[in-house]
Amino acid sequence: MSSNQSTSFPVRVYDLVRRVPRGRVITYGLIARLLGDPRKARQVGWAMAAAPDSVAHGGGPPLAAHRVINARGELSAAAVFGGYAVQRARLEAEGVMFLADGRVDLDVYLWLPDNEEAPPGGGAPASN
DNA sequence: GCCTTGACGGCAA
DNA sequence: GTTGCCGCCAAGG
Repeated sequence: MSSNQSTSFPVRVYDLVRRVPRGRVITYGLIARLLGDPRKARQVGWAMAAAPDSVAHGGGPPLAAHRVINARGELSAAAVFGGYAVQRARLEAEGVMFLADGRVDLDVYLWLPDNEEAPPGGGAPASN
């Protein structure tokens, strides 16, 4: 079911992002890689662009697009969530601590299919 | 049908 | 560590 090839690519992306718990982040390239096509990293971002924020692609739960960042740990473009501060505020609200560089420590907050649990030592109230 | 743009990634200078 | 360039795939003009 997870590897539903019949499902469209954008839908697979949403499904994967939906699995990311609060206080955790994921990269575009990682999503593409998990889908089996690491070269489609760009397409991942594109699929997210089609998702307003609360995805209405089937009546599922709202999509946490702000948890998706690039491989460098930097947030997305400035004109997406209304500004860098907006996306950062959302992540901070989930318990994500930012580095002095303004980036996210992927070594700590990067979500992986295996590490479904094991929340980072911080204070991220796991509730998703 | 061709060219440009784009929530990206990796490597080279 | 920073900046630049190329590659890749898809949509829009």
